[in-house]
Amino acid sequence: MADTKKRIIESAIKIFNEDLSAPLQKVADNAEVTRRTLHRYFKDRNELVEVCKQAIESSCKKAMIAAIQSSDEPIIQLERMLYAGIDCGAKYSVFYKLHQSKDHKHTHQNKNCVDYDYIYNQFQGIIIELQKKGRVSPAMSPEWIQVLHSGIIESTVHARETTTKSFKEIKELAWTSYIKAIAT
Amino acid sequence: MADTKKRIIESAIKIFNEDLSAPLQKVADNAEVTRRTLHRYFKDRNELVEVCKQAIESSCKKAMIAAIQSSDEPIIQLERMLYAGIDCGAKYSVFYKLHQSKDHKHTHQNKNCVDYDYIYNQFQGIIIELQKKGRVSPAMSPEWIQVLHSGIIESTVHARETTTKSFKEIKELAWTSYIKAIAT
DNA sequence: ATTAAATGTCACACATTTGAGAAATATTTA
DNA sequence: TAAATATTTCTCAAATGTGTGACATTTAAT
Repeated sequence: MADTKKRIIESAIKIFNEDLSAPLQKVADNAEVTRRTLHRYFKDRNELVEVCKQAIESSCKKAMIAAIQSSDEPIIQLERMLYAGIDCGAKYSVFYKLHQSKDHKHTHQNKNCVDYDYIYNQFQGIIIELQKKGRVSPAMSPEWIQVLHSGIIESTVHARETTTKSFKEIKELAWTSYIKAIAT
Repeated sequence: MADTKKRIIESAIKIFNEDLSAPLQKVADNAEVTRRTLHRYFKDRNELVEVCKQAIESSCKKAMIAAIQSSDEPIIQLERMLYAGIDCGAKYSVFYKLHQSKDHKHTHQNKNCVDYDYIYNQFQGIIIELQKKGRVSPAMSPEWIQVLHSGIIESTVHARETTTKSFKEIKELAWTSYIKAIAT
């Protein structure tokens, strides 16, 4: 089944996110599959990690682009990008770090990077426009807002795991905090 | 030298923070020591991890308590707690997660937990007082502010690694964003 | 310069993880 | 039901990681 492959990838993302060197057995267990089966779908650990990265990037990108295109009001776009980020968030962290650091060479040959740049530029554009409109403080650089954005997402994901509040409530708190933080 | 031990711990914290199951060889390499030497200081992997946890907790706690005691103005206390958190931040993440989840039993027998509770309560107290004074929005629960606090810290640490701004600038941006986010 | 302590080198036994073959079993599809 | 496909089970060899002993080398202190 193509379903098995997907399940393995999902499991791998979950497990590796907690422990990048976790034994493949754990991934297999989580996917309720034999390690042998896992190896039929993925040549080796590297390949699996690589596929996870791509899966995440691709699904996050889609969500982000959808958020951007869902409106032409920058403030709405920003809000939806935050929510999209939160929804991807649980999967995000470790692989996100991999993208930043390590061996990753950011190049325009790389399709993923092109999309990444597209989203990054859109984000910057949204912020700059909101600054022009006087809704976002000019003291906050787009770069800072970018990392703040990620930080709020991480907080939200974390809050979801630890507090008793509903996911919806937390998301609203996140957006309120975020927009107030960067407002004029 | 006692210096070696410290270097190994610092390296372990750095490496394990990226990959909790990383081979000890990596830690040794990073500390510029042989694996053999590492084993002279630490019986086994477990012991090393345990020592790392304690080292972090202890140094963070000290910084936090110092921040709290450095003033009796809650707003100043909060600001200094944020800065203290940022300074600990780089070491924080993985071990922080370990504290929350896994096998950790939160108990009052445990000295660390007592201190943790103390800090947590102080933090809550500060927030509640600021809410009474009308400086912090009552819509924001102390629990949310707690995770937001961590999120801002993570952002700041992250920003430091990626942007060109000075650390001081980033810290100020962090505090400004934070206080605006939770303000009335 | 001599000693003591710290670190490195090499070698080893042992455990875990990895990747794959072969045959049995289960599941899907026609 | 029969054939095709996917998965499991069992097995094994290779690779990697772990902890330690014996001895050589470096470093610091007297």
